[in-house]
Order: sequence, then C-alpha cells, then structure tokens
Amino acid sequence: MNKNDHLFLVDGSGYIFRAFHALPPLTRKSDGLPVGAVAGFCNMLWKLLADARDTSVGVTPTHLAVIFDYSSKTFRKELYPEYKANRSEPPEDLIPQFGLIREATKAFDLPCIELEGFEADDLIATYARLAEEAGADTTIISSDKDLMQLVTPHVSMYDSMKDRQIGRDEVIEKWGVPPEKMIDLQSLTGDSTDNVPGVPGIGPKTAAQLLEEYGDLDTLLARAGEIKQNKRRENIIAFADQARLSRELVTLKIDTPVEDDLDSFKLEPQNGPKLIAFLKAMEFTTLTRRVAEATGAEASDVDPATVEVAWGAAARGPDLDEGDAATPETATANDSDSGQWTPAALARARAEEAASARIDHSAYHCLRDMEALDAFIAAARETGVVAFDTETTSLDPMQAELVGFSLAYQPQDGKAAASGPIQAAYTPLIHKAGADDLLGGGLVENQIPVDEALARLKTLLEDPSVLKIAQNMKYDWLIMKRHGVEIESFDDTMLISYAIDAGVGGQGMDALSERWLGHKPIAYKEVAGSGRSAVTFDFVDIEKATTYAAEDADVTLRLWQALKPRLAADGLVSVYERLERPMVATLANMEMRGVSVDRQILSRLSGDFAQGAAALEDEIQTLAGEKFNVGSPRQLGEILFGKMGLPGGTKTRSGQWSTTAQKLEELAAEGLELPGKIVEWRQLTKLKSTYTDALPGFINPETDRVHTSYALASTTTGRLSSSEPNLQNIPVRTAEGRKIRTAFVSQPGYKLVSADYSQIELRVLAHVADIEALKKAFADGLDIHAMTASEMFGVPVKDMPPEIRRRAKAINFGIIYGISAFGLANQLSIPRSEASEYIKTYFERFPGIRDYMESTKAFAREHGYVETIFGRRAHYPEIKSSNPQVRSFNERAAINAPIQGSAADIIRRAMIRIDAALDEADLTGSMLLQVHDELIFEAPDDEVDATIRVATDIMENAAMPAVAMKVPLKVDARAASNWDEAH
DNA sequence: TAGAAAACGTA
DNA sequence: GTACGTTTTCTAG
Repeated sequence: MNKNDHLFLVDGSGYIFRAFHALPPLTRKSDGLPVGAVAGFCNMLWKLLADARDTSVGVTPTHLAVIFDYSSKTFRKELYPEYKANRSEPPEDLIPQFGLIREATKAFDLPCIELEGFEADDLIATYARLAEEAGADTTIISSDKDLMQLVTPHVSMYDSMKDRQIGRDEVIEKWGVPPEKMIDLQSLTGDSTDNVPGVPGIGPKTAAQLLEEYGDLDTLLARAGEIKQNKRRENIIAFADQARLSRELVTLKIDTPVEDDLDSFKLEPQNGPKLIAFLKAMEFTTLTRRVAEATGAEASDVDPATVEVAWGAAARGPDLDEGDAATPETATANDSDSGQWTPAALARARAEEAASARIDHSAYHCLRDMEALDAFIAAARETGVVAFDTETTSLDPMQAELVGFSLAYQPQDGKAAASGPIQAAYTPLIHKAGADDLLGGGLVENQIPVDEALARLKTLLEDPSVLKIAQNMKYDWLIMKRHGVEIESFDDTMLISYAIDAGVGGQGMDALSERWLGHKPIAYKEVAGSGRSAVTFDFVDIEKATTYAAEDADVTLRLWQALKPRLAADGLVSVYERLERPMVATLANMEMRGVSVDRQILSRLSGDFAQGAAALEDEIQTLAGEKFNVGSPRQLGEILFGKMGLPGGTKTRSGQWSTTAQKLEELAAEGLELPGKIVEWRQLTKLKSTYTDALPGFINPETDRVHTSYALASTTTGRLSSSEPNLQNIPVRTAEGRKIRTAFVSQPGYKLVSADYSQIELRVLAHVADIEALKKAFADGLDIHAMTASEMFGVPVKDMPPEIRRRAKAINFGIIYGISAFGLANQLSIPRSEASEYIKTYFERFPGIRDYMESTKAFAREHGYVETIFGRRAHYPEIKSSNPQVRSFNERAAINAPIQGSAADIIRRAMIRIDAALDEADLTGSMLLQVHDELIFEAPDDEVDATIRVATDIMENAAMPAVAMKVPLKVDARAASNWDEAH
C-alpha cells in the first residue's frame, strides 16, 4: 500500500445494528427469513464499490475491508467486568442476519476481518494507523461516536445511511471538541449503552466546556478543586478514578495483533456470478439486476442453489456467545423474471430507472417573468404530463396563502423512446425580504404578479388533456380552488402508493422518495428553519426556495413514473381509480364547506366543566390527604397504591402504576370514594381541554366555520382519519359528552342530517364469511346481539337478560377485532378461562367464522397482505414475525382489516356518488362530515326529507354494482338543528 | 423544545 | 381483541 491509495474500513457490526433499526423490516419472500439489515448492507457495499469503479467521483477506495466484532469477551471485560454488562440479547429477527452479513461480505469477495478478544473498533483503529504510516488515506464507514477519536487529516468517517462525511469539523460541530479530545470527553460522559461509567452529572455539553477550559482530562482532574459549581466539583473529585477507568475503556487499541496485511485488502474486479448467486438466493431482485448490468453477467444464468445460504447454525455469526440455532433451511431459487414485456416487467423496469436516476439540484429553473413561465408551461403541455406543487404559508389549506408553485415535466424525444432530463422549475410569487416586522417584509422584485400567474396556471390545470401529478393533491386542489381554479385530470402519487402499499410504510413524499428513488429530499426545516427560528415560506430566500420546491415537483414526477405502472402490475387500477382518486374532490369539498360551531354553547360548557372539575379537585385532595397534581397518573398511582396501599394495583409497560378508568372503576366498586372522583374529574377536564376549549380556536375567521382535515392515506385499512380538529371523536357515549354535540349546529333555515350504517361491520362479516345464521338474521331484521346470545347460551331472544346480551355483543365485536381470550376477558372483566369457554362455544356454533379467520390468516401469511371485497389491500409485513406478540397482533389486525376496510370502501363509494345524486334530485344540501359509518349533511329545512331519501338510497346500495352484498345494508337517518339530536 | 408515555375521545 | 388523534405530564437534551 502506498501514498495514493485509499483504504475503506467498513464497520460491519456497527452497521448491522443501525440498519436493523433504521431500515424497514424486510423478509425473504419465500420463507420469511428476516433480511432487512443484510439488504441494506449489500446496497451500501454495492454503492461504495460503484464509486470505486466510477473514477469521476472524488474519493474512491483502492482497498476495502469489512470489520466485525468477534464476541463480547474482550480485554475490556477483563479491565472492567461491568463493561457492556447491560447489553440485552439482540432482537430475534437480527440473529440470523449476523451470519448472513458475513456471507454477503464473502460473496462480494471482500475481506471479512475479526479477531478474538477485540472489538471491531480496535481493528479499525489499528488498520487506520497502519495505513497512515504507509502514507495512505482511510475512510471509516461508520457513524459511531466511539470511532471519532480516530479522525485525523488522513482519516475521516462516512455515514453511509445519511450520506454524510464526518471529518474534524463535523466532530467539533457535534460534540464541541476536536477528535483528539473525544477520548477525554467520553471518559467524562461515559456511555450508557456500553456501561462505561464516566462522571455522574457530566454530559457532553458540560464535558466539552470543561475540556475547553482545562485543556485535557489529566489537567482537569488535577485542578478539579478550582471548579466553581459545587456539585460538579465534588463529582469530578469523587469520581476521578472512574473517569480514568473510563478512559481506558474508550481508548481504542491501535496495536491490535492483526493478522492480515493491508495489501490483501486491495480491491479486485467484481466476481459477478458469485455475488449474483448470493443476491438471488436472498431474493434481492433490484440489486441482482443492477449487479448483472454492471458486471455484464446474465442473471438468469446464475443458479442461486450454488450458494448455500442457511439460517441455521452455519449462518450464526460468532457475534453470539450462546443461543439456540434455528432450523437449518437452504435457500431456494425464486426468480419470476420472464423477460416478457408484461405489466409487471414494465413496473420493474420503471422502478429500476427511477432508483438509478440522479437528482441534479443545479438544473432547476426559477421563473421570474411571464416569458419564462409561458415557455415552461408550453413545453410541459407538449408532454401531456406535468407535476405540480404549491408552496404556501401554512399546512392548513383553508388558511394558507399561495407563495409560489413548482412544475416539472420530462421532454420526450419524438422519434425514439428516449427522453431528456426532467425539467423542473419554481415560480416565486410573493416572496418577501428581511424580517417579518415593521421594517422588513417588502416584496422581492422580479416576481410575476399573482393574478397573472394564476391565469396561466388556470388554463393548464383545468385542461383535461394535460395530466397533473401531485403528491397529496387534496391540499393543492384546495389551495387552487380557493383561487378559483378547479384542477381537472390528475393523479396523486400519495394515493397511488397507498393503493399499492398501505401498511408498508409512510406515504409522505420523503418516505416514498427514499423507498423508490433512493433519494432523500431536502427537508422543509432546512429551508424554513424549525421551532423558534421557523419562518413561513414567503420569507425563504428565493434561491433556496427554488431548489426545495423544484425538487418536490421533480421527485413527484419521478415517483409517478415509478409507481403508476405498479398499479396495473398489481391489479390495483380500479382500487385507485374508484376508491382513491375520486375522494380528492369529494373530501376537498367537504373540508371547504366546514361545519358551524356555536361559540356560546362551548364557552358556557367550558365554564360548567371548569367549575365541576375544580370542585372535584378539592374533594380529591381532601380524600387523598394532600395536594397533588390530579392530572398526573404517576403521582396518582403513587398515592393510591403507594401511600394508601390499595391492593390490586398493576404496572404499565414502563413500570408505572396503572390508573386507567377501568382500574379506577374496579376500586370504586370496592366502595372507595376517591377513584370515582378521579374518573369524573378526568372526564370533565378531558371534555374541557380537548373539546370545549380547543374547538373555538379552529373556527376559521373568514368562513366562521370549522374545517377539519381528512387524511386519505393514513390508515392501513382504508378508513379516513380526521385532524385539526379531529371531528371523528366528538363525544357521544355520556350525557355530559353529548352536550358538546349540541354545539355543532346547522345554519339558519337548514338542518343537520345524520345518516349512519347500522351494524355495517357485522354485516360485512356475514357477507365475507358467508354465515347462514347471520345472513338470515340480518335479512329478517333481528337484533343481532340477542340472536348471537340465544344461539350461544340457548336463551330465547324474547326476554333476553341484558347481561347475557351484553356478553354476546362483546363477543361479536371481539370477532371483528380478531378475538383473543385475553382481550375478551379484559373487556368483560371475567377470568380468561371463562372468556376462552365463550370463544369455544361461539366457534362451535359458528364454525364458518373460525374457518374464515383461519383462511384470512393463511392468506396474509402467504401474500403479506389481505384484501377487502373491493380488492383494496392492507399489508402486514410482520405477520410472520418470530415474536409471538408481534405475530398475534398482526394476525388480529389482518382478520380485522377486510371487515373494517370493506366497510370503509362502502362508505367511500357512497360519498363519491352522493354529491352528484343530490344534484340529480335538485337538492342543494351538501355533505359535511364523515365518521366512519356515518355521514352528516346540511340541508335546507324543506329539503330534509328528500335529502334523507337520497342519502339513504345511495348508502344502502353503495356496494353495487361491484359487489352484490349477501346481506342488506341498513341506514338510519334523522335531522335536527344540532348534531346531538340528529344522531 | 421535542418526544415518549399514559390516558381517553370516536367507530 | 381492530382503527385512529389530541391532550397532559414528564424526561432528556
């Protein structure tokens, strides 16, 4: 090795832990072998090696080795038996991956280095020293702070997951001390994850400050008496020896007796087939193809069976000192590539292109005059597809001001299939200079006047022959609608992704970009700041704004290119086109209408609740015998189960006393006064803080109404969610709570109409599981819970004791939730054994339900997802988890999803049709709110009856014609001047 | 000041 | 036992 060489040292052990937690869980499709960290590792190595092949990149490795920990028995353990003693067993899903990562390293033909008695960090330190002596540079692929002490002008670090170089400046920025003082800093702070003691009460900030003042650890310890702060001085004096011990523990050994010569790390050309065999065995299809292309090997010629990838003993790395080996299992080939131009092949190819394309920030345009904007729009229009994104002053589309907008398109070469680089541009409209105060805030020059730009935008956005692409179109749709523009003909990348991947991960742009493009977009807070220093987008510097906004449009277009073909490949086109995309306008209209809320009613209730809570608080403190924060479950638990020594206390997951309402009710049932008062107090304060106090703040000053925001792509099952404010959890169960509903009112001359599905989920269950008894009961209009009770307990429906019916009802709900004895027992406050008996009896009487539940689980295990009756998918990637808790949870969720999701699809179908149906019937009322199985309308007094008829009709027939329900859907509707009475 | 945990409101 | 969002408290930084 010599001067111009560059050694890369990959911290293999550090990487695997970090990747395991940071990357989405991934399992090998054919057998559920967890391989997420291995996949991340292979991608990372391939990227490093790609840079090595590409000489245009600045830093390229000539030598590379991957370093691992051998075992936890190291010389540090001798020095200090407590070292790393607090480490728990690695997660089960990680265990097979230790061995696989070593296999992967070998498949890459890279040296796989480990040494008994030493940690990877010591080997890295030693090799970095050897390289430096040879005059070569070293890059350590790790972000571990323990390695930062090694940074010198010739040794730097690289965080591969954040794509960030870590040099001297970065160390100083992060820790406040230069690399050569990291050892001293760590000696003071210690390290809780490794159980390095340090000095109590000294954190990184204090340590850096002390080292700044005294220079180094020895000086500091020697002159500790001079420290002014009492506690700090005492600690440093008392724990000086502990600091010295810590120093020994954190100092990396640069003279480890390494066995391999640096020259043996020299990079050789890639052995394509060997690597491909491994990657195919792992079922990393994207990377397999990439490697095949780069090495000129033919992937289909390589037989993965030539590598033995086992996840039994052979795959277990020496990272583990003990633990039982899993069943050995040899990997099988699973190559579905046919090479034909099928929708699936197209989707794969597009995803490939998207993942490999580079995003070039320097190519973005900023359109500052009409000529430039016109030219850009004209060119975009040519292609027929344009990505669009608005930049505004607020996340609330009903309050936001339009600050600018970005567009992106990809020029097509008319003759060939080839296409040019994506063109992306930002048009600033009302950016301001300086601070937002009396002096600053003047409009920046050379921005197109808003109305002129809007006029041009309108023709583009309303042109049905140009497809507009947005990420979360509902937001931009609302912004534009408020400016008199109704976007027509659009796709939404968030909704496409949701149709394909609900349950897989987030559907936000950043998540999608990382998932599909392997690119991390500029964070909003990077341009607009965060917390105190945050500014609205109109105060962002135009140059920065351009890069950020144009990138968003650019990324959106790329996502569309990658995702749209997947819809066809996965058979999800109609889910997207019938259940997702039409909801954009439907919901946007509802949000824009808002609902009227009576301030006076809320304010009066607020006062009542405050009075009630204050009185209760006094009683509570008297009963408790001391003043305490009643709102603190921690303090309350201590009083009830500590001071008062009440029996029956249980602890929460984090070890605190549980004080849930259920627990308190139990105590109240024993005749205690205090717990009941707490429950009452909590109810009143909850109602006050969450509803009566908060709701008035959501009244829009311009419209004088409350505009909630519905999230279309946030649930796994297909339900909507509502926020800011959440109008899907307005109280209804208690009399006190219902008072809040009286504040939701119709405008004068109008009524609120509430129409809700009766038992829709049980009806869906009867349909999907095809249960004769249930179908008949619904067809005959029976009381379904009484019927269930009668079947189970042999009691006639007539004169059914309420308690028996209550239990049957709980069981019916339990079935929908993927019943467990534990849950049912909890719900009914009965022993688990009794709950088990109930479930057994239920399944004996309704064996079809058990069959349905079993087949749903089997389907989920096989495919990784379940489907609603309309084909919507909900993914459960952890359904095969080796952790029984996680697995069971996923099984229950998978059982629930087709039921909850089908019901959600049904009401979506109704919502999509209802506006047109009202129009058709010449009705002027409109839909305002959705609460999962209920729709709320506002209709003129004289149209109430007709509105109820239309809504009921549409809702009851919403499944048709796609699905003919085997049970009738029933809707109850009524009208009143407030929501409480209408419901 | 940001995030986790606990609690609780809805279907 | 399913699916959510918001509030308060408390801790860590």
